[in-house]
Amino acid sequence: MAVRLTERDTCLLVKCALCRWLTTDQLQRLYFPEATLNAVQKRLRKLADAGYLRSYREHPTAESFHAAGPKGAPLVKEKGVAAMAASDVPRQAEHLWGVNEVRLAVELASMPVVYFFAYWELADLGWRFPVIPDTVFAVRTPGRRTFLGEYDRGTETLDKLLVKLRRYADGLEGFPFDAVLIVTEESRRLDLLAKEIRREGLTVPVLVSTLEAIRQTGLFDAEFVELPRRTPRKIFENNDEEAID
DNA sequence: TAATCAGACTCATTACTCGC
DNA sequence: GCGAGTAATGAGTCTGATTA
Repeated sequence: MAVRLTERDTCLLVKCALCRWLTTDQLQRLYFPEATLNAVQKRLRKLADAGYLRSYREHPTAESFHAAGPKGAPLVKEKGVAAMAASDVPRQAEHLWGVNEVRLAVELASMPVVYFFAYWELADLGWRFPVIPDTVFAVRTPGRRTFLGEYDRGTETLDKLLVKLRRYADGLEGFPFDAVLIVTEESRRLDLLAKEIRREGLTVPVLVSTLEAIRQTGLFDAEFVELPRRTPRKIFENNDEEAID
């Protein structure tokens, strides 16, 4: 059966191309906030059957991931977006999911987004620094605030994260930023991180929160912990620095 | 048992055709 | 050009199948 593409379908395909893989739940929050999960699944199934989407499930009770399909890519191109080549199955699915969760948290917040890029987009944008953050984004508050984002599943060694933080502390020449935001799946790493940051004397502002906290209250209302002092604060609280414009 | 998806069914909306 | 009728499709609910 032919599918009549709606404006929402096109936006959805563009977003899938940008994000590589998005889950049914993520697409529901973005494009079907009023619809039931069943209705969302049905629409996505239809788009997949018609070749506009590609869907992948790890096992029958797992949530589906969706990427732009063969018929979706040309439509995405028409919109001026370079279609990101998604692999046959989502690689590092949990990490990809987490990075896209941060993207949704930023984009669904009420604050105007200047830009948001995930690590897979940065190379094409001429990112020239030896360290590649999971996300880079800027919002207008009304001054521009720029953040580097790391999604920490706790599966990577602390050393790897610290290497990145050291590089951020050294500064990215010509790319000033306000803080490094670390979003973790669990808060257990806080103690270790705080200890290491204090031991190394890193001066880069580091704010840590959990994915659950962000999903509950939204990114900019969520409680973060500023390391190494472990001071609780929201992103735009207690920030004495002038916004970069 | 719980989570997810597929299929059947129904209703609403939109696009198209045709007669006036 | 306009309105009525019809077909196609979107969107919703409900139920069942599947499997970790």
